[in-house]
Amino acid sequence: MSIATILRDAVTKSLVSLYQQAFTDADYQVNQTKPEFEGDYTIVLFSLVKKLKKSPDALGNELGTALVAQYPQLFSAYNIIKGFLNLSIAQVYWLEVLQQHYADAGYGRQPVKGKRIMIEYSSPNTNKPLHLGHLRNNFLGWSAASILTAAGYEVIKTCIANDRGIHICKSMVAWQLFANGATPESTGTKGDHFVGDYYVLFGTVLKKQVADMVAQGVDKEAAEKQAPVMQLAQQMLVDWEAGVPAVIDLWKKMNAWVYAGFDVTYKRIGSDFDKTYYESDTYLLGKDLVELGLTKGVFFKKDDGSVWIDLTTDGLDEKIVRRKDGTAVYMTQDIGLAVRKYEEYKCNESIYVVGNEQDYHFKVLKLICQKLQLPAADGIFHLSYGMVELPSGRMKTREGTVVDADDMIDEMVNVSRQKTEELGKVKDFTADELTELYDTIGLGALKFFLLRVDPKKKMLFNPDESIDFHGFTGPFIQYTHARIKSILRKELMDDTVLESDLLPLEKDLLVTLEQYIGTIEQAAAEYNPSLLANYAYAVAKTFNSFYSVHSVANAESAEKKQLRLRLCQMTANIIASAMGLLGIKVPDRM
RNA sequence: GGUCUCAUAGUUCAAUGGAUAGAAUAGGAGUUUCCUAAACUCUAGAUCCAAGUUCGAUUCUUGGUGAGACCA
Repeated sequence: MSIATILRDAVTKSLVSLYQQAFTDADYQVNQTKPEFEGDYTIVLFSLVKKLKKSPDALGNELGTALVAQYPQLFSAYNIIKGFLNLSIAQVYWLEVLQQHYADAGYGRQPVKGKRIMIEYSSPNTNKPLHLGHLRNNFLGWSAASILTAAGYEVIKTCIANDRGIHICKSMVAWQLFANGATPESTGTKGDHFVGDYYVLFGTVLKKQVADMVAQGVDKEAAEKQAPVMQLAQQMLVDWEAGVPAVIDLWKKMNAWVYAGFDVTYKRIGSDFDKTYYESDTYLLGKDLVELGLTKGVFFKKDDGSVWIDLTTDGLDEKIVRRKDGTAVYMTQDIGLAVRKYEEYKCNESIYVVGNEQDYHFKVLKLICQKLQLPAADGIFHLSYGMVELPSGRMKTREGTVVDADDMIDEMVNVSRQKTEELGKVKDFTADELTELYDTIGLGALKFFLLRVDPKKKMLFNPDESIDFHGFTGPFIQYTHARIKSILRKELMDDTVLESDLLPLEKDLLVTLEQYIGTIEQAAAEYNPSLLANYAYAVAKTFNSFYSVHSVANAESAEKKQLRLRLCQMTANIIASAMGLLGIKVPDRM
């Protein structure tokens, strides 16, 4: 348990015994004490003042006195300033934390909660390579899964491959028409990029055909439907659904190329899944649920035979769930998949890591599932994240402003190689060690850049300014870890019993380290990896301030040296652990 | 047109209704005979506008302005 939790317990108990009425920790606020005041944690008294009709000073004194008297191991002193009760945590408590946990690499991990959570992320289309937006999605999903695991949940990572539909047929048609049998192998191209090129080619050809038709007086919308390549794509979709062998073979072949490409990228960025669903397997799911909805009176049929749900009483629109020709819409598929997931894994919760452009879709999805009284319904949670934007706005495939994931990673790794070579600190590394280090730093910078921002918010990436390696960045934290490891390689720890007084910078560091548990809990509750990114940075920064003032190797006494070595050890462990939850490795040297 | 997001230093990001709104970067000034200067220290710089609720509002409510997304 973290001190913040222990403190709340103590305060609530003291309030109950002092004033003989019911209190919860929602009755008051606890903050970290601002550095300009004496103390570690602060109780904000105003809400209590109102409830108890006492003056802030009287209330603060009574509570402060009671706390120090009842919990001498916990609280050493208090002071009251303008309605804020500042509590000083006893030094023995901090020393105890250090003593118990400095060598504990699993510090922060929570006991098993007995709940199972499914998290779906990545979910690529199999017609083009991944871009920067996918990276944010992958990093978020992977990290959220790790954080939830650390918080004591059993986590199932899933991915849905959007492997069918008109967009897939487009790249297939273009390949058939223009490739002359070329393959990723024959052209030396990564499979996902290879297929993506034909998807782009389709768009180019379509545009030209449409322009020609418009020039001949055809209406633009009609032209887009009637253009020869589009006709071919539509026909291919029909053939695919009919299971025409030649089409299925081509589809399998091209998808296999894409998956081979994705595998390389996933391996590089460390994304993995316990289970992959394929839209080609699941797109027919949910059809029987339409019947169920009609029987239950949740859905209704219009005159043309299409089936709808009326959500106007919930402040939304009417939403179609089956077209008049009997075909399913995305919504229906998603309901079906939600049911299948639940049947297969019986998760308490099912998280979808999907961009905020689909907020409405998921609101409706959950609502329909609830109205159908599906057991999966209440567990549905849309982890909605903001788009990665360029200074010019959104990335657009057809405008060629998409930042390719593989290119981005390569560039980051290149920059990390350049900087490492400039500094020349690891000249004795083997070629393999260097390759690994460049990957660690380059990907660390990229992942940290994308994860440090609150997932809910859109974020900006400016391709003209390379991602930083100084300040609030991954490499800064990695560097701090490497420096600590360097100390630990040189100095020996023993089992001295610690009794010395903590200097301010030593205590600041320990206070920050102790907040790791609370940070994991909060990050898990909010599905928010950025809290851990901010935390890891705070730890590194606090350590660096300490390090620049106090020497470990030449400490004032043998006991101080041992104290600081343990601080170093615990800091290194927590940095490695917190960065690990973000999917970022930390090197021992850099 | 309807619904939903968002608006904080020059820039990119923080701040469960609480104390003098934090960082980073860019700018200015310093620190290396001593554990890795990818570091440290100091300095200057911001809550879109207007009402309201509150002891207290960047945070909550309403209206406006601006940007974006979704639904047709």
